[in-house]
Amino acid sequence: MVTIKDVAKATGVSPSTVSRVIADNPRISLDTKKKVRKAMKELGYHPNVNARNLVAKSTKTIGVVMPSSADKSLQNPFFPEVLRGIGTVTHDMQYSMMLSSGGTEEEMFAEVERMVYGSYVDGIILLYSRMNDRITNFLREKEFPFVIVGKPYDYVSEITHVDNDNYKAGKEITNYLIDQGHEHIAFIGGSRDLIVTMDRENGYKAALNEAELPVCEAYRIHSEFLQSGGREAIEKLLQLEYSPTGIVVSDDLMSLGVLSALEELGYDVPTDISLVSFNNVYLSELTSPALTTVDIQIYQLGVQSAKALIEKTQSDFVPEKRIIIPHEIVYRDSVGER
Amino acid sequence: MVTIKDVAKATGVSPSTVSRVIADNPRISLDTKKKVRKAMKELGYHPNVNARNLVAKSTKTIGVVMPSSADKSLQNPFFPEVLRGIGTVTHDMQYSMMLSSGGTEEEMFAEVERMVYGSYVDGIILLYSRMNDRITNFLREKEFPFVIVGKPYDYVSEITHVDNDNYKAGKEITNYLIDQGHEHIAFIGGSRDLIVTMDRENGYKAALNEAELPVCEAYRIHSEFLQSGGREAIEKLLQLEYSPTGIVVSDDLMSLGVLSALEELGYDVPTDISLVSFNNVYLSELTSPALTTVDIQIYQLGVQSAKALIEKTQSDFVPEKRIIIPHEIVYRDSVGER
DNA sequence: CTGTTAGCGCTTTCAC
DNA sequence: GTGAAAGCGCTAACAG
Repeated sequence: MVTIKDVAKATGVSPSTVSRVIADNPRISLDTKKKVRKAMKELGYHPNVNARNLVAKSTKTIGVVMPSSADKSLQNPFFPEVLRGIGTVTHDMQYSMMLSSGGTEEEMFAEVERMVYGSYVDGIILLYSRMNDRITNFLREKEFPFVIVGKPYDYVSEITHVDNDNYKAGKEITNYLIDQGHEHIAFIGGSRDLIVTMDRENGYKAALNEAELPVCEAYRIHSEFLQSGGREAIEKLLQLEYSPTGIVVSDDLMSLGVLSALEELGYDVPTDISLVSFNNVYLSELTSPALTTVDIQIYQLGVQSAKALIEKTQSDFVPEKRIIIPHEIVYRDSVGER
Repeated sequence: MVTIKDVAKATGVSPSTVSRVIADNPRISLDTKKKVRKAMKELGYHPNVNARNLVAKSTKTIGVVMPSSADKSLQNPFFPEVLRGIGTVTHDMQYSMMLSSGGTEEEMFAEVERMVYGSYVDGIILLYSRMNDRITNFLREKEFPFVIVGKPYDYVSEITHVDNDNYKAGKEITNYLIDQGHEHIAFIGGSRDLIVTMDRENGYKAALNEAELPVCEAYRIHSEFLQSGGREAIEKLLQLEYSPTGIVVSDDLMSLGVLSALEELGYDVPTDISLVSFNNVYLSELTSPALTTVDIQIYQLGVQSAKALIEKTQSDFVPEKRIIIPHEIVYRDSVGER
């Protein structure tokens, strides 16, 4: 391995001078800089991060925590897309990205502890937000820099987070259904203790309330698996006295399941039933019919969260606590008029 | 930050002893071990990775390189799933996982260079395999430990890789279509220079050959985007004199697109046309009809690649060069008899 | 503008 | 069984 000393020797300067050249210190003459840089090229010198991190007390690495891989939700294309956003920023700023896995909650917690205590990372991005999350609490108590993609369950004004206005989005997309003449609108969402689900559902309820349409319990389904158990739930929904003519689904991937369930039960979308959902991942244009969905700009969620976190770790600069990524409804073919 | 010295002082032993306790060195008496461990707990000591890595000349971190995020394929649920597999192993072995992003090929290459030269990682897993890949060549020339998920373009007997027998899988799934009475079978695949595509396509061709069915150029479509451009391609396919009654699609996500194109063109699957594909990601059971697809055990691909890589980096132990993960056809509802 | 020196936190000979 | 000391590769005062 080529070290700073080798470069120093080859150039006839001291190691510290080389170090300064690396840091592009203005107090070094252009001449020596050139000389040193040339030698670095020739010798194939590359700084050793560990040595640097050790003294700098910073790793220029951010940890990214995905939700427990136990549930199927990990296969959601949402994740590669946020990662892509985060990756762009880390790359641009010469940062690295450490990914945390962990099957069980216990394992995830252990990983985070390791990252934090072992000085693996300068900060952490949480790619989920749920009620009473142990990791969130830990990070908060330790005052370790972190940002949440989504809305924190509590301490909303204290924890930096990058989110959509899911309440508003839920309301808007429901209103769209209402505008199209729908009066019986159901909601199908993921796990109840995910904050996204809650927000979108609340938006949905608000829209119905304002339109003076009934908000009934039987119209709201929560499930993670849409293949078998989900089908039954939908079946029940459609056997109600006033079966819904429109459904708000909290996620594109779920919509796929709903779509297939409806098809199998002999309902046509959008003729018999209209469907709207959230996220606008790639597959939402591949379904048939293509989904009318809320584009939440996943990539931007990633970008902004990484930016906010890095800002946070670098200086004591305090970024905005709540960063909202605008959303937009993408109108496609899954909604019909009544 | 609590260091090894603090623990030493608190216990009344020397730093080196503490270090030995951490390494669980057998030459330390059980008594002192207990004493030291107690102090570590109380003080909340956690070893600093950077310091350790610096002297150990190992980072216990593996780099994972995803394909260029430029193309949509990144949204493929394949990726979270391999990552999950890799994550399980890294977690179990107390390793970390560094994810590499990069929009352009140039950026990706730069990232890999940084990881390698900067001693960021002990080894690298490549999550794609394409012809004449610069990164692959670089890693090979530098003799840096790496494994490919998929089959290398060349040096197959030299580069450690974890793969399915995609040729065989392609043949089997095509044979299944043939067994069901199909005689006109098309192939729709992703980018031509992806090795997976080539292998699966070759298997497809072999099956047709053996069954003495015609293998014609017009029956083979390559595309990455299935929404608009893909639709036209399929349309053409179905206007041929002998339009296919069965289609082998190289990936579940693509199947979604094909499915929707067919539906829009008024074809029913599987009544009019049968469809088979590869991967068996979660969404393949959510489509309608649910897809008959080859389960390639994505999770296992991840697990085995991580295992092989770590073995490789730890000792000079040489793992099997070609590790094959068995596949299995999952029969669902997208195929009909002729 | 550049060199000298100390030290980041840890491991690892080499003594005893 | 344990301690002292050196050093991993780099940065950052402090001199000059």
